[in-house]
Amino acid sequence: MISSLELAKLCGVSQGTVDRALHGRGGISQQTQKIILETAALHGYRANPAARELMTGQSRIVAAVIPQLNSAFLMDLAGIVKSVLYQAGLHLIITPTDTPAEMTELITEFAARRCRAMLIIPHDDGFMLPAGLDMPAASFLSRCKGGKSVFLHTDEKANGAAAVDYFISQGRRNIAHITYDRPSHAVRERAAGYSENMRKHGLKPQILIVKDQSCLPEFIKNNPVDALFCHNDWLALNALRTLEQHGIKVPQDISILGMDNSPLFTSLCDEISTIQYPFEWLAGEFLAVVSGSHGQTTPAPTPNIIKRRT
Amino acid sequence: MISSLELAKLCGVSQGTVDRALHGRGGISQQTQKIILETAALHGYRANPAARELMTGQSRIVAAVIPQLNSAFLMDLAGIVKSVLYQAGLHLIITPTDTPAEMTELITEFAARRCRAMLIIPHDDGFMLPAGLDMPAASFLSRCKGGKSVFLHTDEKANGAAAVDYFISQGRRNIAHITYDRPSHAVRERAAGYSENMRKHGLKPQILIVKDQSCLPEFIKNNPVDALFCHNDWLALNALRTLEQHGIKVPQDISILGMDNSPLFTSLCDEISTIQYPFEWLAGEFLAVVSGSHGQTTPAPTPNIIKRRT
DNA sequence: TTGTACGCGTTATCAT
DNA sequence: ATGATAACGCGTACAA
Repeated sequence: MISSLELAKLCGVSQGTVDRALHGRGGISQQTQKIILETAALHGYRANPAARELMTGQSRIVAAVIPQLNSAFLMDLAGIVKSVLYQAGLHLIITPTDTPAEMTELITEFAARRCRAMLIIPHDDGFMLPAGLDMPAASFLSRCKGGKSVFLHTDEKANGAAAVDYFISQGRRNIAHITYDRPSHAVRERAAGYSENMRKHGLKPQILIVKDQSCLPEFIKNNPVDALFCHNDWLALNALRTLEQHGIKVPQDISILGMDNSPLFTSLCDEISTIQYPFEWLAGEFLAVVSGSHGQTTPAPTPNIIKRRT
Repeated sequence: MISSLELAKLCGVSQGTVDRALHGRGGISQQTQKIILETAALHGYRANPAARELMTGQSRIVAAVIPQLNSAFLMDLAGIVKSVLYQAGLHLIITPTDTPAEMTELITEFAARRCRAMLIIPHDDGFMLPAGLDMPAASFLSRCKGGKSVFLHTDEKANGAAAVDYFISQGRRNIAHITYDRPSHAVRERAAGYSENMRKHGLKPQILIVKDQSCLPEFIKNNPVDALFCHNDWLALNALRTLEQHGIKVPQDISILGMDNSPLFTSLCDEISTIQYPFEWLAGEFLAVVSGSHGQTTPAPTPNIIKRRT
């Protein structure tokens, strides 16, 4: 890849003339412009964006730092965000990290690069944002501590409450919630919305925290349930398989509701319904943050339940 | 984020002195060095890697351009590659693309940025590599056309053959292969290895191409099979659920073998065995390419079958 | 119509 | 021990 100076020498002109030809802003003869453009195409010249960014102080790179890659939800989310940004002329680059320390390191690295904006998906609410980020930054799912970043999130309590409403409308009342043990906004609030709405209906919340092994069979033996609200579709699929292996019919005996509507899982079976995660809305909100907004611009959509077999 | 010049002014010294302090290469008094380091820490100074790369012509960024994110296999692969590169002091950044045209565009963009190396996962064998890439480039799964890149791949024929051997050792003989209709090296060679080994054993290859909907039930009705070799774990899980829904016992009636050993899927059930995809080996090979090697350095490991319930 | 000079933030080399 | 200067590749302002 040649530089603009080399291209200028190749054409026997100065860098300034090359620049005029490339950006087509007149003040140049048809002849020289044609020659320069042809030589540029011949050598596959392309301006180095890094140099341009250094010059103009404006980057088109938006860096996303995420904790792990093997989460279908995160991948769907990143894909949508990437598309929305790409349409706005921005490039999303994704870097997975193994540890919070590594996440801090990479955020600092990209901050030093003066990227346009940063998207951070912390492992949990405890993540401390490095100080001195002077570009727009947003976090999803969990809230960062320290620094200044916009925390973009849906109304997770509403999601948890909607799950309860859905099951009750289906005539179920022994509704359990399967979730994780993680100090993360999404996990906590969704469970809170579930619990509050259960109590509002005079029902007793039953929460199963999944740890290493699936303790679902024992849980079901002790607690007679007819509905399971799972934190995500993967947990829902897990539950479905466990129930099937124990001869429990889904959704006849126990109805299952997941969340996210991850195509990877939901295309696998039509036994589980799911709550649509508002990917597009969140991506749009993030674009607003990148563009300089400091908070939510449009209200979070109300929970949308994708009903399958009931 | 302040610049080194600003830091110099803050300390009342020149940029050269700041550089000496930061890189600790002597020729500087304890006093000034201490002051500079403290001021740097105070303002969270960090050298802009983009400027350094422009200066030295050496980048630590390795760009991976992939077709889609919602593939568990790709995510596992990217995660391993990232870790291996990170240990070598390199940063992997991942950018998903929606179309081949977009892939071409992004490859050109990163080439213009003079990144250290490029990892390309083409959608199929038809992808035309843009000309003029002058950094190490490698492709996985499918081979690029045009340009110069190293195609890193395992012995896919051996994988297909190993699947047949495995089933035969289990006493199965009506072995079908479920795969995609895509002109991709991995897809084609794996199927070829399967077919060749089937014929070698005097068995008739039966290949089911999955398109939109699962036509597995009809396929099984017409072709009595007792074993299914699926191109990946997701297809295997798909097959498992379809069979279960039709009252077919796995692995008693029909045994299923997937490939990749994607934790996302294989942790979901112990009915399907799988062939371990050599993630680490491939990542190591790629690191070799990044470091200047022009081909495979170590032989591909022989197929490793992860046996579950049989 | 074209060339020249400067600055972005680094690093490296030379001179003081 | 420290400062000045050049260079990386680009864009822009100004001079010719």
